[in-house]
Amino acid sequence: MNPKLRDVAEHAGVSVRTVSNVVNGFRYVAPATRQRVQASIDALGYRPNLAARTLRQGRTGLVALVIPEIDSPYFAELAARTVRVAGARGLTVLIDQTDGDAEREKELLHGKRSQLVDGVLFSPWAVAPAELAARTDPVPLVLLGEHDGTAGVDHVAIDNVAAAREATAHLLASGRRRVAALGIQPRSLNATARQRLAGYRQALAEAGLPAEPELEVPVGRLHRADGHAAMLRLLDAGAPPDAVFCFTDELALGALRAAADRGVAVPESVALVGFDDIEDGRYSVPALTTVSPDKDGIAELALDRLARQAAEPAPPRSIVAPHHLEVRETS
Amino acid sequence: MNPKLRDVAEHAGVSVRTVSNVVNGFRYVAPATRQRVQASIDALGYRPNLAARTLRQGRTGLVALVIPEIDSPYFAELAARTVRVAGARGLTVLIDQTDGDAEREKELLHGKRSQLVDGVLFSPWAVAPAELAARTDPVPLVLLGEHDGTAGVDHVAIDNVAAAREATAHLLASGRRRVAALGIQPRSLNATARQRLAGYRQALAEAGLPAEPELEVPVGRLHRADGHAAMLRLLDAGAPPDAVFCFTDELALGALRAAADRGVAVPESVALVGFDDIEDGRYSVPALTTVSPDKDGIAELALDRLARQAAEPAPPRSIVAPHHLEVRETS
DNA sequence: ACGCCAGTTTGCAACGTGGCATGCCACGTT
DNA sequence: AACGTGGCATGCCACGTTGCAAACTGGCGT
Repeated sequence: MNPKLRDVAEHAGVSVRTVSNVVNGFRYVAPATRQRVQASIDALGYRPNLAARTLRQGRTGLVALVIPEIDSPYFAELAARTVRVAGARGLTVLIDQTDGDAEREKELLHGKRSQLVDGVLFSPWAVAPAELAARTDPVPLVLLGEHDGTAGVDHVAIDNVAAAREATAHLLASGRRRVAALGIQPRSLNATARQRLAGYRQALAEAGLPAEPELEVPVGRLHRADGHAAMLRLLDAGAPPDAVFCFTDELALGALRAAADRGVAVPESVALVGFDDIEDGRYSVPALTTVSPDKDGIAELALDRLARQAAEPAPPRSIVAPHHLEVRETS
Repeated sequence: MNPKLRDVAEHAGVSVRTVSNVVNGFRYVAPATRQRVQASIDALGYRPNLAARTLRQGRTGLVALVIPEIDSPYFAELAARTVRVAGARGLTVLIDQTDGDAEREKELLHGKRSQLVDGVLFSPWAVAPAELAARTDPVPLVLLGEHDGTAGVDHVAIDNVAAAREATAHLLASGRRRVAALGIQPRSLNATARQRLAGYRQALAEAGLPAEPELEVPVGRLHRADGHAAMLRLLDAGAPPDAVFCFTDELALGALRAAADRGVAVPESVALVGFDDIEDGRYSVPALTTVSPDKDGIAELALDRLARQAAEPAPPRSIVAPHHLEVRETS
């Protein structure tokens, strides 16, 4: 059994309470006592029991990060940064993977981790706005990534519409005229794809170009395989595009691979822009032009909001994190 | 405040203990009682307090996964699988990121999460075998990935030496004669690189080729950037290799990019083999030949060992997970 | 009628910690 | 000499849960 306060107290010849005071850095402990107690702590290898502490003070020091997939590079990078930022604030991150499953998301939203964490950072995929509104769980929640019916919930995201518009405008500025949008999600409740599509259309409109349905390409999910398949279809169809705005870097990398499969030169014949600025895109051949969201910023802002909510009930806010267009070789 | 057992008990008109019995599926509860209690639970939205439960039973249902970096694709994929496998067993995974920092690893090894988790899956990077042997923390520990001085600790890994030998032999079998090994870590305590080097040398020896020092290429870390830089050096040096065995896929993807930068055709002029079978390698151009470790198997086996250790003290074992060579386009 | 048993329910205690209020002491002030 | 004050140490209790063992119930065999 691990040593407890009591053991340390006996060893040091003081009361349990005094040991507790030392452990918690309470002000009024005589230096000599403190030293003696500390020596006993070290000698016995005492470590506070987190369960007991949690039970007593009602806080766990844990934050849940709920994401569709850890092994999707964007989320992996976001998770890595979140863990780092949280660590600097004395918080530990618990990662929950939903696989984009609506049931799983619902569970987590309605308090599956309720008693275990002090806050939830939630990157929704399939969950409906109504579900969010119906939430009764008192644990602070911050949404990551865009969401439409901002149903009275904090959220942190970059301006997806503006970012998509910039990306598309960048392609148009280089003289491309048949710019496809790859990543439409017809049946998904996910707002991200919708907003990126909106930005794409805005850019076309601003350039005086009509939106052409056959250039708005749907996909199943947002992985390399989906980008690969969709790009093959696009290239094999009658009138291929001269540029493609992919809604994620993974899609773009799949598309890049598809271009290679068909012997289509990138960026000469088809330019590509991705979204997310994942590490892979820097080393692909050619390197991927992409929208780069400030992931550190997102993590910081989200944890700020959680802390604020934990301190006192605060009116929900939508917070916009910075982004920029990272121009590389595919455009 | 959340409702507690007591509130449910009052609502249902039974004792606290009976509610607890219902919650825990205790056998001897009359169907009628169970139903009534369940109704009260639902009505009040009761959820067990995990801190109290943990305090009482001494188990948390948490497992720590300690890895250098979440956003390194191999670890991301391993983490994703571990979370899934653990979830199926009713366990929650807590991810700790060490950034390969020896201090951080030491902390975690010596019980930083001691009171918070039931077990630790530890993928060491910088920590010395002596450190492992000196461990006194009673929490079950399983090492992931190879480690030399198996200092009385369970570990689960593929056979790195054999895998590296196969990869190198595969390159030699296609007629390559100047096969470089990219990923040596001169100053690292990390055993993985050492073992992969050993396998590489074995394969050379079996083919009757001498080990040439200038073909054994050191790197700082194992990322794309390191592979990129090392490959540039290799290509720019006097006698470039006709094949490169990279100790990780990330290194290989960086190397692939470097080959493109120098206009060197892959696999015509230089063949490449990686290690880890990360998703990116399937969609790179050309697609990466790689050693594919059974990541699901590793996660399963590691959690098996943790469970075994938790049940009773067991003599440490080294468990070998399967792997295979996945031949694609770079070789 | 009695005891026994399987089935069902219950009260008590304890897990290890921190909040609270209070006690104690030495010292300086009135 | 009595008093107040600030510094320090302590005991008691509650946080919400479950293990333990006892207690109650009704049916059944003797």
